[in-house]
Amino acid sequence: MEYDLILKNVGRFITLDQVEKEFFLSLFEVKRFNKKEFLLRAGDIARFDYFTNKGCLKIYKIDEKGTEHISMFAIEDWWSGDMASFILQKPSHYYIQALEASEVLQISRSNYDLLFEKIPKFERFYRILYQRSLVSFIERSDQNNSLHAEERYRSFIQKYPSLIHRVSQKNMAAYLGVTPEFLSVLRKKMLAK
Amino acid sequence: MEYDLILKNVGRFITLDQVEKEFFLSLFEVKRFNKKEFLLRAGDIARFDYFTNKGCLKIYKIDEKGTEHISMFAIEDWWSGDMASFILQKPSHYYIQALEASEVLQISRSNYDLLFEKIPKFERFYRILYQRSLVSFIERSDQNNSLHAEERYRSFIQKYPSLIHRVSQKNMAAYLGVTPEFLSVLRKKMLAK
DNA sequence: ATGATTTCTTAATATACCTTATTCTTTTCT
DNA sequence: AGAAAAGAATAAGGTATATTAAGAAATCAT
Repeated sequence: MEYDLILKNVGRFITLDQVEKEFFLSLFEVKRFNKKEFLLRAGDIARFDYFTNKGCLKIYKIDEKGTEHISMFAIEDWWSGDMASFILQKPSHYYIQALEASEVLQISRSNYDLLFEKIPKFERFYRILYQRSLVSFIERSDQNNSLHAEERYRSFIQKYPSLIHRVSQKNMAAYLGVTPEFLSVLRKKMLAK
Repeated sequence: MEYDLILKNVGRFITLDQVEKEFFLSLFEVKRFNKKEFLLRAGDIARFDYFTNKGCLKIYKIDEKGTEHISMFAIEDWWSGDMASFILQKPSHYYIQALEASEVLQISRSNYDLLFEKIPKFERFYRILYQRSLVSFIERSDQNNSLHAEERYRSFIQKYPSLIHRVSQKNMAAYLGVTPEFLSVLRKKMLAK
């Protein structure tokens, strides 16, 4: 039952027989993290790629001024990790931290390679997955450049309504790229309408 | 000779035999565009994905206020296109325009599908290509959130020194996400140092 | 080459967002 | 349950960048 979600996720793009399913799942480990626990810290080499089964992670970076910038939240059914560090096995610039008690499926770099070797169909799966991620990242990055903070906030709320109640305003601000103080002002202004 | 560059590009991630090379190339058409000519306009459905052989393209969007936002420049050896529109065959939100007289190799959606069907190895090629694009998009988008315009400009210059001389300041500003007037001020300030 | 168009510069004014500081509220820890 | 820590609200003053407008320089089209 820990595996239903990931099988369904994979099933969106490729079809697997029973043997393939079992092999695929054998490459993952189930891991649980408490709230605030780190899956990865800047400076470490990313040893795993993650699929969130339950809970919520934040993937973020701390800039020279010490400010936190959240790249994404990974809730149920989302893939995450620091791809650059995972692929090149070089120190990461990112932190990954559980915002809630979370359960993830993690795959190591060597198992990831093995997966492609044994079931080449997974090249297709990840090709499509990355293609889609790319599309939404480009879209988001264009939005960041053309919308003001208030519009970005509205757009986020509309796209991920459930997340508003799971994520603190502080984290929401770090995702939107504004200070918590300014987000607070925006919310007040929006309520007034 | 039109095909040397693309074969070398593909050769970074997968190895092809002669028959595969020829089939692969047969799926592309060579196209030439004059300066200012459009390869794609917002509202059209993206019929092709592009590899730039020579010249320079800009991929951009026009927001509600009428402001242009450049997602990327595609010079020699770069892939481009509007993936969302190309994959889903829905109207695009982007324009692609030649900034110089340019030569591209274009592949249609049906040939793209055929490529995966006939040479599954290309799933791997594109998996790796998209993975890398994703890494650099995320990196760029994080930079946009943590750096001021002057730092972004310096960083761009350092990363793509050749482009400064090929791209007008107006276009550079639209890429950096600032007005041309402000970029002009920045350049003056930077020269003063 | 000459005029027409586009790009670049400069400067004054305006605005979105930041910084810092204070208080209030909520959550966490023992 | 109470103390401590973290999050959220509010407000004053500051900075990065936008807007508007005008002139200078470069490029384009005949």
